[in-house]
Amino acid sequence: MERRIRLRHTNDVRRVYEEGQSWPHPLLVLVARPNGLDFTRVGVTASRSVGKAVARNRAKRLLREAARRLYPQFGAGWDVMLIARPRILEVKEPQVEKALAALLKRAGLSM
RNA sequence: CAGGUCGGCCAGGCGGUCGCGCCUCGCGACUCCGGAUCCUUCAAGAAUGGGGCGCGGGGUGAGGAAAGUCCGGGCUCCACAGGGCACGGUGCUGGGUAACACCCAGGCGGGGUAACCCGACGGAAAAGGGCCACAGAAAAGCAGACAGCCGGGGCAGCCUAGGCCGCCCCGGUGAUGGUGAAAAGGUGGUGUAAGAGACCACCGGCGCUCGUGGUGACACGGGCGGCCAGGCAACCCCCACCGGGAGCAAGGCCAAGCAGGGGCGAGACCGUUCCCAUCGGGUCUGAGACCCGACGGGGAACAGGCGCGGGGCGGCCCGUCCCGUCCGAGCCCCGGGUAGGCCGCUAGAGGCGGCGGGCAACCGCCGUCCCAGAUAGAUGACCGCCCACGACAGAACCCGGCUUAUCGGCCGGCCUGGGUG
RNA sequence: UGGGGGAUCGUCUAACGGCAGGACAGCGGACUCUGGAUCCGUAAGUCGAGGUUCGAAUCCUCGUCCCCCAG
Repeated sequence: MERRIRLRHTNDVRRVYEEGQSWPHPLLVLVARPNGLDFTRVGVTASRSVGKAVARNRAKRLLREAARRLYPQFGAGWDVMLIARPRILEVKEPQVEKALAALLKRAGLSM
């Protein structure tokens, strides 16, 4: 996933958390907010509760891969945070992809 | 072959499709820097070059523990007259090392049939203090009589009048019992009223001393001595050695942005010079001016002294250096702004191979190789095949160790037992 | 990432190296018509594993978890 479309700065992330709307799923949580740009930015995160460093890296990789594959389906002009939950480690990538697609549909972000 | 023990190595592999970080090469009519030129300024702005971005090609990309952060160094910033006292660490000996709490070799002690493994392993005997609960008569320096044993005395009882037994008092005794983690050498004898290192023999241990071997820890042997000396220094302590403080969020640069306010705070010291007013004297015709002197008053400048305040010298004291002393050093509190980029950032006590030195850890020389540098953090997803199902686990300034976690596999040395030749 | 601190009944909090105590909450009982208050009784704990020591919550080592501070 290219860095240009990644959500990387603390202020941006905090703005999404404060002003955005969230949609939960057993594997992950999606938080989104319009950003006023003509493209969408995506950030991923995994907290201590997911596991140790290896587990957190694995969780973030799964989220990034799913977002990369589904990026063409994203509507333009959103800042999106994907938050990993512990059970994401139990599944393989396609299931994460399905979960993310379902969340996009519920949130009205997919086109 | 089985069991054991020690050491080394590996950490799923191969192929395909999509994807990521970094480096590098090429292309670009995009963009930023740069600035010749022009010019009062603003503005405009060529070339070489650099950065970014886009596209394409090539290379490269986590660990043995990357972990815990328990030690030791490098590096960076701060501080670097010195002395004393504290504080912390290490603790058999010799060596290795940049250094270490690590490693190697050796000694001593303990475990194992053995290979081999384990050990915070200086000093408790002479520097000193402290503690040793409960139990027990007594718990630490020439200790301690509860029962017991023995002697003497008194009283009462029995009987064959010599003893026996009971109670009480005085004394001896650390051999016996009991308590305890621990009761102040062991065995055998002499001795005695009963006993006791009281004495003797042997053994153990201790101190002094001599000799031999060893760099040394220490080992072996001889002589003398007193008869024997409890444990705990992961309690204080003593001895020897070592130790500045903080940490890459160190530290530096660029850009952007804001707003300051309040409180506390040490001499209104002394000295020198000058000025002003005051007083005294003198000169000039007078108001007054000028000159000389005086002490106290006010003001300015200056360097110094003492005092005071603050800071540094890791903590404290001495000492020392710096700053300040009312135009005020510094300290404290409240409030405001920033969350962007670049450097540090990876070539190093570096890996591999060879030769040489050393028992070894390791060291020296030569050759050769370049091996992550991210910044919400790069290795993933899917498919096929094989071994037969893949554990613990993710670099964040860099190294050397230690400790902890871990599915398994391969290789080698050695020991024990069995079989065969 | 680096630095610092801590862990004792369910909660809060004591304990020179010598039997782990107190308060609140809980449970049982008494008092009351019932509840509250009060009184009596009761159970429950040293984060885990080793070591030093006769003896460890305390001293030492390793591990686990939690909290705090750094631009």
